[in-house]
Amino acid sequence: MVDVAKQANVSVQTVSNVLNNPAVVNETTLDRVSEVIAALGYRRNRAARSLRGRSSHLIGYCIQEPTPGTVDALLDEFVHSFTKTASHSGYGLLLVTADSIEDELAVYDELWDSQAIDGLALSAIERDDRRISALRDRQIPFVAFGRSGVPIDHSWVDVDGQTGVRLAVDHLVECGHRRIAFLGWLADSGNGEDRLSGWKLSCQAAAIPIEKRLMARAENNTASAREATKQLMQGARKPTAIVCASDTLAIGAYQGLRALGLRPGEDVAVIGYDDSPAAVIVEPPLSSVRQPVDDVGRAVFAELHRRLSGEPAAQILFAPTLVIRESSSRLL
Amino acid sequence: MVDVAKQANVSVQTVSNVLNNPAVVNETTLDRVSEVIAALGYRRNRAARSLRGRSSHLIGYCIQEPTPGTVDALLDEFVHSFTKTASHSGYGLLLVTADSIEDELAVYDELWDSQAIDGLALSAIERDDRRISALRDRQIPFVAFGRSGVPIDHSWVDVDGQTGVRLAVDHLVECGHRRIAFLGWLADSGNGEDRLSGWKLSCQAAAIPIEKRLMARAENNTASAREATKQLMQGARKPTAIVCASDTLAIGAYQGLRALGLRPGEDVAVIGYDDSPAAVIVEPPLSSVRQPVDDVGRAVFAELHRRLSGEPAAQILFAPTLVIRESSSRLL
DNA sequence: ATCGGGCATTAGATCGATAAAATTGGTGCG
DNA sequence: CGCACCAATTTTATCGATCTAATGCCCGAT
Repeated sequence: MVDVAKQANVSVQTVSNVLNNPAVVNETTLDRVSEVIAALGYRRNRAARSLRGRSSHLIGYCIQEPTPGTVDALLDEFVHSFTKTASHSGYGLLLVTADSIEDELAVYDELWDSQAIDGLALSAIERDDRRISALRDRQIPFVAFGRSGVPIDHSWVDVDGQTGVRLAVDHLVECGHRRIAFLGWLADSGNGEDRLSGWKLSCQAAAIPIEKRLMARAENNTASAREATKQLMQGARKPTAIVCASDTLAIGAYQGLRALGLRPGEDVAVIGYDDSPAAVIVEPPLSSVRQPVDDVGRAVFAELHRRLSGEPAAQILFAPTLVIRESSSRLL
Repeated sequence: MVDVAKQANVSVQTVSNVLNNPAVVNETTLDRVSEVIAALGYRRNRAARSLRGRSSHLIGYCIQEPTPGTVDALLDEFVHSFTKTASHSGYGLLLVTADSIEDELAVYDELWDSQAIDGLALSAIERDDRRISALRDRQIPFVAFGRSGVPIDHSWVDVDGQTGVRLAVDHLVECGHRRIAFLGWLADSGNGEDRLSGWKLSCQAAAIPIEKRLMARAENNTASAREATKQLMQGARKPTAIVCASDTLAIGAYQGLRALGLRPGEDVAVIGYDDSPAAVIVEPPLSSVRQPVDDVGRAVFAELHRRLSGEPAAQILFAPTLVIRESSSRLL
């Protein structure tokens, strides 16, 4: 900055003003300084700005360990979209990892206390997520991708799972299905209950009685979903369609059906959730509920930006769409 | 730091010494200061350290846009492993995105000139990768995951693709196969030629004549691989096995075989590369060459750390392993 | 009693930027 | 002519840590 100032025959502060507060600088001076800045290829030192401005312009984000047996790559898209949006506003994404929730919170503490980050983005929110209240207590600004059940007013962005499943069930009803099962996550995971509720609502709307037999639960891996599907297909009055809470579950359902000699998409319709890359490569191609992840990424950053400007917490809910492929398009 | 110093009845510099150079501090003082640090929960300000120390302790990494029609999630694992390793040494990962190579280099320039990063990790290296020479010219420390063909001495970590394919081909030979095809990427992508060479070598070693007919090329998506596979299976003396340069190609091969009424794993053996999450969810489960991505992530950081300490560039080559599943285990 | 030498600690300068206060030079008006 | 006022710019202080050089102190040797 000293070099630029010398070359342009002004003080360092004027150079700073050119960059931060151009309105107060005389137009002639502005042009002259700007030219010198360009000519010298001058770039402001981030550390110095952070130190003086008490803001690192960095957002923290903790990546999950890749889970074996899972194909949902939703968060990759989210990270990409978020990072891209953030960089347009001069913010960067600081990536960290953690082995457990305790560890994660400790890492956040470290980053916050050392002023390494201005705020946090959270994902993979659970129903009773401890991070929410912990971060609120520490007064660390954050925005969550996903809703928790924690009764604390905070920023979140989410995609309406109820609507997503309703799209799927309604579509199946239109295809003539009357016995539609729902394969969700284990109840004690406390997650995805809104997706389950979408199934119930759409069944009611179509005047289909809700049977517990048609409601299955599994862990989010293909092996568990395969077994759950086998269970589901036992006894009389079997389902003719299965709506799943994730593509991983749906692919497990494929396997379960095949193990029983049934053809997914032909004998039993299957619909997944998340529209992961795997959905288009399985046979038959899997219908799936698509979340507008790009929009979510943008919204999460926008909301965080708002929070950092001192504005109050807001909540944003996006609507998913249904991508229909061969696994569900056959008419009964 | 001033608060800690006051409370412990020492100067600020002594506190700094306790943290950076404990050897010079008297043991009694050390304990007393350490206790105060713990009691106050004091953490050093990152920006100030960066400014004074001329080092941000941040590594830049550019994430690719998720490619549709692709299932290889190799880089996720890499990022995770790298981030984890880096944080143990007090380094963080600064994530950025770019729309093109030019953009990517511009972003790197920006980060480097503003002293936001100490160095870079690169991945998805191409044969004639422009980034290598550009970064060398700018004197930005970097380590590449993958080898390029650029004749510049620089740090890289890679997994031996030739060995990987040889493992696959040798395994097929052991199962009795004599007509083994290789499905690679397009020649002008300039990538994966070492994998191709592994096929040639193993064929020679098994006294199998190398036929151009058995060498197919496709873009890295399932649609392209499907067509290439159909071509491959035309005419007399068809292959009984296909080794692919990626799991995406292998899954495309599955589709191509099925389109011709052939059963992958039964009529024609298929082996993929990368052991992506998709490999275990397809039917039949896909044999695949597994890269030790965790090791690679650790090695890339270790090497970068070495470089930042002023040591000369080194190269590290890991050996892959073969994960045998049902797609290739049938004996002829 | 004095002095050199080693150890522990401290004072002062510095990294590069920015906010706040002070200065300069020109205008308008009574 | 003098004073208030405004715009443009500069000066000064500051963010929090770390490096360098200087200081104080105790010990044994002269």
